[in-house]
Amino acid sequence: MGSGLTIGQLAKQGGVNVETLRYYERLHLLAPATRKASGYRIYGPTECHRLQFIKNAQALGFTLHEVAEFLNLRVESTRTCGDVKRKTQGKLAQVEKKIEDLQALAHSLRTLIRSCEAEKMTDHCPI
Amino acid sequence: MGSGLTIGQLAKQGGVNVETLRYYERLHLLAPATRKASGYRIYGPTECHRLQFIKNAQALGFTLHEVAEFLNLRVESTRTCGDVKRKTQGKLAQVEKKIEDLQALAHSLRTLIRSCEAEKMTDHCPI
DNA sequence: CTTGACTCCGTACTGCGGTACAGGGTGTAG
DNA sequence: CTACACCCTGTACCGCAGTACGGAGTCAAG
Repeated sequence: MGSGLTIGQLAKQGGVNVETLRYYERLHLLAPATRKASGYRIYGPTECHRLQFIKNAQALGFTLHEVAEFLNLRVESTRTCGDVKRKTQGKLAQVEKKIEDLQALAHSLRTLIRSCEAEKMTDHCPI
Repeated sequence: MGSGLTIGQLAKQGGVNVETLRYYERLHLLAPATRKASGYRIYGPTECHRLQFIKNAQALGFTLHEVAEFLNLRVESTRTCGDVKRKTQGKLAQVEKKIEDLQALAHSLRTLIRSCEAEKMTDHCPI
């Protein structure tokens, strides 16, 4: 057991499914460091990190394709922080717009609720 | 030609695909007001409105299933105003949670951008 | 040595939100 | 009357992000 996790151990540790890890491998997102003679996947600490990275980026609203791009940026060159920044700014703009729209929607819903209270309206939902 | 759009006209006007309109009909989201003798769908202004509603709600991150719920609120709303209110409050809570999540996301993205500016190098992208 | 949990690979399926035919019928302009 | 664009139904397919499953091999405890 010295060093290296099996796929099941990494899955449990990362809170994902075993199948998901194999799926990520098919997408070239996360490959085991090595294999045992039996063919069993063995993941090192780098891979655990990488899985964490994937999960975090995904939680931030990036698609797996975008995550792959991020990971490739890191692999390709040392100086591409500007690229990451540019992409992230794009995402941020999207997110900010969505927040605005949702706030407008929330406002409409509150209005709707108030007019329900006023027992007047029937069919003018202002979305 | 007096009043009423064919499916192709509504599609163009609403910026969607003809197939998408038929798909919405299968989901009981948007049905034509009537049909010609030939079977051609004829959509009235109410349906145009409804399509707009669907598109807007969808752009705000609601699934088509949720959109259907909204639309049902409107249909039922002639009588059961208390019900409408309750459901709308539920939706509002959802929307508010979504806003919170997105704000957290935006915050993370801004942090990421700032640390990119701090030129920490690619290796420690803190996603 | 056997049992049971774990792993392998490949393929198929899920739900979502459409999109793309195929094989017909319709509507209208020239 | 003939083109040609449009419409009908039905079914199959797409990408995404997984999830499930079958049949076989492997590992560790008892």
